[in-house]
Amino acid sequence: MTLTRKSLRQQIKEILLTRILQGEYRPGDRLIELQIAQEFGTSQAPVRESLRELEALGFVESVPYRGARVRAVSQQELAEVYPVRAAIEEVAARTAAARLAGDVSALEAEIAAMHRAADDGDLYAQVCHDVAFHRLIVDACGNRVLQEVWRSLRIEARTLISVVKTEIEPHHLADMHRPILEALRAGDGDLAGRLLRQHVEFFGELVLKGEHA
Amino acid sequence: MTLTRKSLRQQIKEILLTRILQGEYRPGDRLIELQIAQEFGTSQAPVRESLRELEALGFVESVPYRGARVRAVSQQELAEVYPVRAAIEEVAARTAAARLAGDVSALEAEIAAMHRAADDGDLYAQVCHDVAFHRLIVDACGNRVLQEVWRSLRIEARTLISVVKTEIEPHHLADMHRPILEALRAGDGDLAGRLLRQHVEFFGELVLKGEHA
DNA sequence: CAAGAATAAATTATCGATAAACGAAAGTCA
DNA sequence: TGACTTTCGTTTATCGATAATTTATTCTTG
Repeated sequence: MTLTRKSLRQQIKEILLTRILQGEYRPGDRLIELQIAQEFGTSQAPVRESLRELEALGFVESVPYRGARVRAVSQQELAEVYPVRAAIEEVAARTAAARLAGDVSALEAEIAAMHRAADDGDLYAQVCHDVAFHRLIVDACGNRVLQEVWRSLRIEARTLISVVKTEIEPHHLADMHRPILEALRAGDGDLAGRLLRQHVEFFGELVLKGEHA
Repeated sequence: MTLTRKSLRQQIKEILLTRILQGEYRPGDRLIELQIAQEFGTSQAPVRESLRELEALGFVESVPYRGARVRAVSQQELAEVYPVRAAIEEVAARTAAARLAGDVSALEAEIAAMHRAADDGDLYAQVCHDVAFHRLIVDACGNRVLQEVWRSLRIEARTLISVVKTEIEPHHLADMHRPILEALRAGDGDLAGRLLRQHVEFFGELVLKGEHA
């Protein structure tokens, strides 16, 4: 049937994840193993394993003998991410300052891309580049454990939700990243860390205020 | 055969985890699905799912079609945990101070238990109560995301390794927690956070220095 | 008619067997 | 000899079927 290089499990997992992130499956929807297996023309096993992985990633939750459902991300949970993010990214920026050695070209590019996306009115692209900016800093710090923890917060999936809710002027949003970039360019890790922390905390508070769900 | 209330998968996972933590399986050891299944008298499926869960938890690593091995925790990784821990626990302590409302009896009990363990020369118990002290603070902060991230660091498993390597006087170790407790009793979240951060960072540096592996 | 038992329907958990992929060892040809 | 195939044993990945469990429905019985 289909040409496969990756394992079925991997493929199914990616398809299901896409559907969850794009809202095709809504929170609370049941994900029935045999039903999905039938759709893809596979057996139950790889579907089952996919669901387990998605469970570990926090996108679905399951109860023994009762099956899996798409996990609802509560407003509270969304808000709780920010203090953790802020603390982690502060550490990342502090370490990254030295390791970047003033080379902030990649960060510069992301800010530029944010402006372009703002011009195009492409909210999705804007979020992607925003997240990429933060990820660059996290990656630059060189601490693998920190990187893994940051990824486990699934910022991509959550930022999109946040941005849609808060309605900030897009160009302003892009420019807010500049002071952080300048501090990193100057090699001032302490300052960069403090700025980044405030930056993230600022959005955390926005999300809290925007609780009109 | 045996009477079971939990799923096979859950049971197998726990047994395998115990073996890994107790060193029965050494880092790098292969975990062969059918071999384990045969030992427990089950089929391959539940073993397979157990291994996947342990992989998600970071205790084993696996490559497609090549199987799973016990993951080696490098000295570097061990050291990298501390900055992250320090940042997270600082946030936790700051928030916990208000929510505890001065009730630090549980924390008091853990310090007492550490001293008892020190008297008995029971290093394992000492580590457990040390970890419990930190966990109490993390739990008290009420931020679920923070709690989950902290747990994902698997402090229990790593602290044991660290303590064994650093050789601190046990009663002194216990007493080092007291200033944090006092700050929490006084409701001073900022101070508690700063103290806790320093406390954790201190151990991070100890681990770095103790690199005689 | 309501509470509880018994049954039926749906779905997950586990099984045993087969197919696919990998790594090592043996074989081939310049 | 040495690089490239081929073969073979091992182990994972997937399959189709069955057992176990839950939920919904129907049937009692007072």
